[in-house]
Amino acid sequence: MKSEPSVYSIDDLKKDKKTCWDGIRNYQARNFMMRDMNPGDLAFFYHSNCDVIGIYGVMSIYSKSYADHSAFDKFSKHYDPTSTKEHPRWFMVDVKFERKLQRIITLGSLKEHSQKELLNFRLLAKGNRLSIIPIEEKEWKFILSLGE
DNA sequence: GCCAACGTTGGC
DNA sequence: GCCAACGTTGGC
Repeated sequence: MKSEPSVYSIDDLKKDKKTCWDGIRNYQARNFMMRDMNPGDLAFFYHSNCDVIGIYGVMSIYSKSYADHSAFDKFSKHYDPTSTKEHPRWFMVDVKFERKLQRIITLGSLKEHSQKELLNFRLLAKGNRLSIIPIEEKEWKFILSLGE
């Protein structure tokens, strides 16, 4: 799960302990949260659009998806008048801080394995812009081994 | 700041 | 349903 650290960083999550992953306005990313995420699942926290791009830590999902209330808020950057409380368009999950990785796994170091262990990892696919990406268990374990 | 890649919108 | 125009993402 990606976030721009200038907006919300791994250290923000560490401080908050928990947060709701609001503001997702892409159907594929939303569908991953709605269909595939369950309490107890783990996720990597990825910093995008910053000096050192990469995976910084691990968090866990601790709620099923539910309506993203920032879509109802006229003063929110993520306000969407087409999403109503009766028929919400956008959803989010709650996440909990687990830990920071001992070493940041930079995008560059992930790319070093794009021809082998991470051949099908969607983060590395050409043109990928999805802010929430599914990951295979094998990929997860391999990436963790790079960071700890 | 640039720009490739992508998603969405809306006219037809 | 098609597709041009536009807006956004995100690495560099």
